[in-house]
Amino acid sequence: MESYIHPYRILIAIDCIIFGFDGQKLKLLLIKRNFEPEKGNWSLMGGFLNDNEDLEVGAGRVLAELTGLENVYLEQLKTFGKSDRDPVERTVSVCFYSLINIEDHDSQLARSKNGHWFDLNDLPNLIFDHKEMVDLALKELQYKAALHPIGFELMPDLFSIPQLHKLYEAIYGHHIDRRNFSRKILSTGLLLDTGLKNENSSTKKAILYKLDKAKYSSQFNAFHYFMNI
Amino acid sequence: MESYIHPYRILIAIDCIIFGFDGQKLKLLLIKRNFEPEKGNWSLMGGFLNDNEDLEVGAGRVLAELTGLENVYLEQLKTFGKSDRDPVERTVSVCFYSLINIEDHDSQLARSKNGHWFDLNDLPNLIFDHKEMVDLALKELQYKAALHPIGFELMPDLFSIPQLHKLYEAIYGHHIDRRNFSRKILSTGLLLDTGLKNENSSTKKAILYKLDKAKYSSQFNAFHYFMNI
DNA sequence: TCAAAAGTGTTCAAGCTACACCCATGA
DNA sequence: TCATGGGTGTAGCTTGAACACTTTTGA
Repeated sequence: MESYIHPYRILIAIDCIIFGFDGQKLKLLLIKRNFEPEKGNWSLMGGFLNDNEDLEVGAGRVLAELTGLENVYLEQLKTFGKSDRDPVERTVSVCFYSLINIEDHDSQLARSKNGHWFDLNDLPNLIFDHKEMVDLALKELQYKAALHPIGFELMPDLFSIPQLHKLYEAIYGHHIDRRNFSRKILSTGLLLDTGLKNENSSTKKAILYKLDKAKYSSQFNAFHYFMNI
Repeated sequence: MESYIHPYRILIAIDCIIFGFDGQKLKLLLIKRNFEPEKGNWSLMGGFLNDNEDLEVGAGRVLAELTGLENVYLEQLKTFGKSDRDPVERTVSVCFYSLINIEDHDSQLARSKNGHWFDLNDLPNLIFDHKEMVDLALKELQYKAALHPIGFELMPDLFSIPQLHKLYEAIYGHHIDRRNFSRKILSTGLLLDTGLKNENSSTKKAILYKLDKAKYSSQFNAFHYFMNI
């Protein structure tokens, strides 16, 4: 910082990449803009950073505005700052990504804000550089999920190992041996057998587990190589 | 982004964490501020983002102002945006970290800007939240260096395996078996034997290698588990 | 009773760990 | 000739990959 007599104060946007998992596919929550520019086109949920508002607080606010959720997994991804990225006025966007349990979010609120869930493999055109943001977020998710057990953030409170297996296949977009996967997950000791069985299954019912949250929190950073890609 | 009629335009700072390696210890390049606030105290090299200047370009400019170096390893780390992080005026800082070959930088230029290299284990007090930035950058370096072969960015053009070994021990701050390390490094196929020998060594002279830059570039992302921590 | 999904077991190869040993060099 | 640092080898264990088999359930 060279001097505080500096003329260039810039608009700071916050954009949120919101991941969800519906049991089969990895999903992204996008909004249809009802304001210019790019009115009627799809974009990430966003907002501007307010005066006296911490960056992370702003991101939480933007996320809650669309989903109603607070205290969910929310991480800073990257800041996008090409000088021409916004055609109206220069805007630097600090980008966050969030992993939510899709069952928990306020779907009425989301609809009221023109929110819509898209398959990650079937996204519409996005405004500005938002596609680039999404691509990076997916890479980061793949990266992180290989090192730390963050996949659980996308699951409902009760889940079976086959469900979790589907999630990881969705994240990485390729087949993962279910038997090796199962052993690996169970060996972490993060799952608690609830004694319940999955009722959805048409054939053999799968055991429902819940996450051992105390263990998850305390050992989160001890997992360096959670999953092989 | 809700509307472009938004009043809060904010100063955007760029701060650079500059890592170097002197053959023994991991180092950080800091500057002594000769301007207020915090005049006379140590800080990261920084500057403000200019109008019409891309973020990455700005970071490159800030780095070059102190080191004279261009086209070196420079990565965005995180954006720091607590509303009270700067006592004079709200400033959001986009933080970058850089790995440089300490031999290559313009030491006269650095000195002229009040730059000084510090041992990572023996840092002075830093202004604002710069200590937090440094701590995060080290964690990120440890993280990244475990997954990708970025350690080479800190080495001179010619280097021996024992030198590289010292670097990794400095990065992780603990002992690494030199024999296993050597085998692991050689097995990557990234090193080219130059036929030369290290002249510094007082006892047996070590083989000098250079990095196979073509292989390094093309296979960079193929290394997922470069090194066990 | 049969198909499909879920749980458990086994084998093999690769890679990592923890060592020991030998070689080259300058004092 | 000896201490020091550098290069190479090896045994054993762990881990992951690639498999097959059994069990449960609804149709």
